[in-house]
Amino acid sequence: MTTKWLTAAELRSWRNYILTTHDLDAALEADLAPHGLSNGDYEVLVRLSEADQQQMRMCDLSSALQLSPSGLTRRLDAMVRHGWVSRVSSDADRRVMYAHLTELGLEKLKEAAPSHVASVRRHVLEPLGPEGVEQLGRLFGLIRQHLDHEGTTPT
Amino acid sequence: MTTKWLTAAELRSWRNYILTTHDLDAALEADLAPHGLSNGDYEVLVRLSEADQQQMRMCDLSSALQLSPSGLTRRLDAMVRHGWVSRVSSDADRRVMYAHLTELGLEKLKEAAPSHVASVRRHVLEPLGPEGVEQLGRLFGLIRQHLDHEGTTPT
DNA sequence: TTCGGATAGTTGCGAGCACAACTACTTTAC
DNA sequence: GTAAAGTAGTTGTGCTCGCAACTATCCGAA
Repeated sequence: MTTKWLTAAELRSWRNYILTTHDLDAALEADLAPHGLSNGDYEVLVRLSEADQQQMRMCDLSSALQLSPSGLTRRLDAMVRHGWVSRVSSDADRRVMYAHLTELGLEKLKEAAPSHVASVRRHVLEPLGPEGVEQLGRLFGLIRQHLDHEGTTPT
Repeated sequence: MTTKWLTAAELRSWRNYILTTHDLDAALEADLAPHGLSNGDYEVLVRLSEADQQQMRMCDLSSALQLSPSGLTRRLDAMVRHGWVSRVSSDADRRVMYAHLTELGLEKLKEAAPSHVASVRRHVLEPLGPEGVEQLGRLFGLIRQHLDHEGTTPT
């Protein structure tokens, strides 16, 4: 079949997206850096703080964070070293390890959260406006829905 | 000041964006993998193919690709090894090296482009529809505009 | 009960990237 | 014309991550 190339407008939208995500990520990272946290660290803290008992199984956490098991292991190594998280083994299933948010980790999150939220607001929510934020969620919902559907229907 | 936290809708939109970009990137990468190309490799080929003389200065290419100078050096090392790109030194300015698209590199691009375009169409453009694509470009234009403006006005 | 298969987590390894330090060359200022 | 500052590119180093291989544990079927 002959290829249906992108129109100029499509290409512009697509490249705009590609280029912007990169810089946006960097901007959020930079705003979090003074707290000694990476974007990924912050996500871990948030997830654990939201979790029951302030802890999650490694596998659940890794999939929530879209991180490979080994990736999470190493990220957690670093966070345990900082004292923000501790490893707790399960009584019920001796294979599982819980990543548990420490008191220090919770403090760290409380310290960094306002700055991070402000950062998201400043870089994303405010430029987009309420309607734009709504659209953002809708658009990526559509893409996500498509990705999920395709992932579960391979042939 | 007291923190203005995210509303449920804002949080949903934001997380939707975060989660989706990750998977979308992976999906595009996976579609390109059969050609032996990474997403980054493909971008290099495209940029060079669009450039005058099929070549660009390293520094121009690195900024176009949002890559650090060292990052580009190494990426190009690999691509030179594959024979897709060659390094050409400039007569006018002996500091500069041109990354030049070889015949083989152009062939590679021609081979992979239809598949990649189809991939972008399938994963992004079609789920969003024409109006969605338009919105996507507009939204990230707003964010980009804000990032650029802030970047050039530090203090 | 016990053996095969699934699941949870860690470790070895290599790819990709950024930062800092370095070399080489060019441009600007005096 | 020469010294200082700026620019282009590479290399050393370290970080993050994914994949494959491994151990340990749990579960289901005979």
